[in-house]
Amino acid sequence: MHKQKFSTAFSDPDATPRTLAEGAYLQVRRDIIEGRLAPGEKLRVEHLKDRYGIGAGTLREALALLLSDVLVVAEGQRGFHVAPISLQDLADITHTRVLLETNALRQSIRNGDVEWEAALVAAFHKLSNSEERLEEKRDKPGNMREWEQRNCGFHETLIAACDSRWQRYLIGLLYRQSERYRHLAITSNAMPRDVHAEHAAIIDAALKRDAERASRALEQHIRLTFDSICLLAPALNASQKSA
Amino acid sequence: MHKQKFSTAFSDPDATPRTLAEGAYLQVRRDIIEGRLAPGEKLRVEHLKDRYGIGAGTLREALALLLSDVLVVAEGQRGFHVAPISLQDLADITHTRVLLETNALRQSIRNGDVEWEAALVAAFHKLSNSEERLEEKRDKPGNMREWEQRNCGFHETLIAACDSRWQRYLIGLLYRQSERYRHLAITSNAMPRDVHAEHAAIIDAALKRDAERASRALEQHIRLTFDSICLLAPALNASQKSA
DNA sequence: TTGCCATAAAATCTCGAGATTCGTATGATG
DNA sequence: CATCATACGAATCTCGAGATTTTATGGCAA
Repeated sequence: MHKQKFSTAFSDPDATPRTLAEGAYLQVRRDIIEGRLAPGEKLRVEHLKDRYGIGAGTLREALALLLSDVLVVAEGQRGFHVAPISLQDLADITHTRVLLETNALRQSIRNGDVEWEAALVAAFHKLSNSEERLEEKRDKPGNMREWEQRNCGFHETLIAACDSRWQRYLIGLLYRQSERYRHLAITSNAMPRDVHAEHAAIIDAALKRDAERASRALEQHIRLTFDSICLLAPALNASQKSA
Repeated sequence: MHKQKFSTAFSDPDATPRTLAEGAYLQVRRDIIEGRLAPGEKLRVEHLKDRYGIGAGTLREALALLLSDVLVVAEGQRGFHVAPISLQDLADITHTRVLLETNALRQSIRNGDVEWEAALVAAFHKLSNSEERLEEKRDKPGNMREWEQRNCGFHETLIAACDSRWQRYLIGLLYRQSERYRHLAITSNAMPRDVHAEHAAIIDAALKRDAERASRALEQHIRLTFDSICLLAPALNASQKSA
């Protein structure tokens, strides 16, 4: 029981939502991460309930659920807003991710057995496959979504052998946050980075059980994501809605 | 604007709740942390709405809010439960707290100015004052609550000069979790530790800008909390309700 | 006695209407 | 002209009833 104590139904993308509120939660979350709901935008329940085809009370509950992910903020009698973004916030997220993920990766390398290695190789393979397809047809939206899912899976598998559930949970939280920034950056411009090589460096060191090299590679990988988004700072501010 | 982006109204104890849902959220949270709602217990909305004197829908929203703190877990069509506890979970929390708090403390010591020092001295003074009063009248419940608030304030002030909002937020999350364990331990038995001396060691090193010694003292402090609760493992399991 | 299915009870989930509060525009006043 | 007060409109918050699902009950057969 309690196979995964944290946000069981919420972070699992393939799990079919069992209630309307959960379904709306997943929809709104995707809309925020993928930028269809702009940072800082006011979320008027009376308008959105039509968009998502559910009652007002149910939508309120879905928005309350999104507070867990800090993708939505609420204030007293003033309703809900999409969480704002800023370069400073992204820098903070990056810094904290490095701290938590490198630590979890080191522990994962210490604890991981051959099963973990196999899962890691598999995740990397699927990610590489997506990257190839993405190279050909960049514009197709389904490809992008698939890549994001597999990128998430790869990073999850990296730290899967870390036995701290809390660290995995917090890392997931921060990953989703940076996912939002990455999406805003990607849609407005192409990345010149060789992400594949960065991933390859991480998995190579991990499989060789070189925890230090692996965590350095992971740190560089996260930092480069930050740097590449930094170049697009104007686009970031443009997408913000102060209302 | 956005003075504190995270859980603005929720973690602030002195802020008057502006809505019934927020009020119920604070009440339920306190009831969980202080053990009146047992770990693992099922939270039947239809029963609890009378206890807290609000409608069912409003209470549902309050419980959804509590998911952010991971003090409540929800599952599909099966309602809400108080988050379960376990020694393993506490060990995990302790480990993660050490990682985050020592890091934040080091940065806080680097960044903190004289204002920070003053706030720290003040927080320590108030905490010591509570400890003296607690020594005299241990049984009075108001004293205990006051001590907990000031203990929280002391730990918050320690890392207040850390400029990472996310780290402060995550630390707050974990602090509330361990607060629950500590409360369960305290009510069933007295601690033989000299908590005051531990706090004194931390603040002494912090004011002397000895980041290494301070973080070691803080780590020991957190670990000792874990150890002292470990001794009460039977009481922990006894309070759990598997239903 | 044990296992299983139908029935009943309880709880969750959902919705729409009503009460309260917030933001704004309009107009009065110093 | 600036400032304050008032009233209107819109959005939030709240509640109770109805629909759906889960869970418990009890009888029936092997």
